[in-house]
Amino acid sequence: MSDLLQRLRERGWRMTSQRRVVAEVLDGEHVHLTADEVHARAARRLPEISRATVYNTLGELVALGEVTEVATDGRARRYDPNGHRPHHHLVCASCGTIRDVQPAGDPLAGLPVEQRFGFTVTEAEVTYRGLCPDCATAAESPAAVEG
Amino acid sequence: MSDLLQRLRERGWRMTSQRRVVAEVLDGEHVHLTADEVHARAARRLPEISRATVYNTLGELVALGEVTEVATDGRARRYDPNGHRPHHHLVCASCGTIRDVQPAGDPLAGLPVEQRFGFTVTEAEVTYRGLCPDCATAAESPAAVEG
DNA sequence: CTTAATGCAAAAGGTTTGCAGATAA
DNA sequence: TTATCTGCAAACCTTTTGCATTAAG
Repeated sequence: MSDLLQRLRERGWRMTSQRRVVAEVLDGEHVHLTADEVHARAARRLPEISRATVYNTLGELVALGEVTEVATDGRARRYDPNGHRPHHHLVCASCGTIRDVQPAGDPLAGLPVEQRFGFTVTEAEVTYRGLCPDCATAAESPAAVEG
Repeated sequence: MSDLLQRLRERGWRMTSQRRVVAEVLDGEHVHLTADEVHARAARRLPEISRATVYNTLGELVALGEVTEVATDGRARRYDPNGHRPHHHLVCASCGTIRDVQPAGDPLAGLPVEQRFGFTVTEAEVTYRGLCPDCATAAESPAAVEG
């Protein structure tokens, strides 16, 4: 919970029941949902909400900078409700879980100027990959997974 | 050019004219193409090659670790022919161009253990974002862009 | 009251799949 | 010869769009 709704209201965002529900879903659980998952959760509270509206709303939140699109290797984009503060991602190569982690030091410093090819670099985003505790345990004793 | 074909042969990959062309396209230009772009370039040399085969082939190269899927914010996945050696990406926020850059130092060191949530972290991938020289120039004198 | 958001349904990408025929080893 | 790959076309999934209706401010 981080008062996403309040921030949106302060910014003069026109509020509707659909938008409120979408914002609540995002603000409630700080996991990284796909548009479809957002729609499913939103529909629990507001059954008539349409996918189009969820897509529109997510797009606007991204444009406002309140939510970030996370590019994953899978098919569907995921939405990160923590868009208003810089952070990096820790993703499990096995189950796809994503956790936010805090930057330690400035990653921009890691790219020497002569490696920038004339680019004006403004931000750096780090994705750490590995196995989450559950998947790591499963990998050690594969028998426990299958049967 | 980095002898992708040779590496594939050594690994016992069944070679066909379609696969050869796909591998040559990837190995030839070290840019990051979409599956459709790979298909278009491959079709110049082998007109009857199908999209399905290109998709299948790219999927196999990814499975072999010779090519990496680059997660972008756009719709289509891009394929990085530099999969056999670690590197990071420099992407232009305006035109989407991607360049490979070399890691400077170990980014893994940037994530303190107490921030790992029990994950077994094996790799870190940095995406630097900014503007490429062309887009930066265009941004300074917008009139020059529109007309 | 006016402007903007919603829902529907259809369409537009991008990617995957089943299967008959072709081909590398 | 035989296991594997290819091409086709249709299916699938995610996302976008046009337009009439509805609702916020």
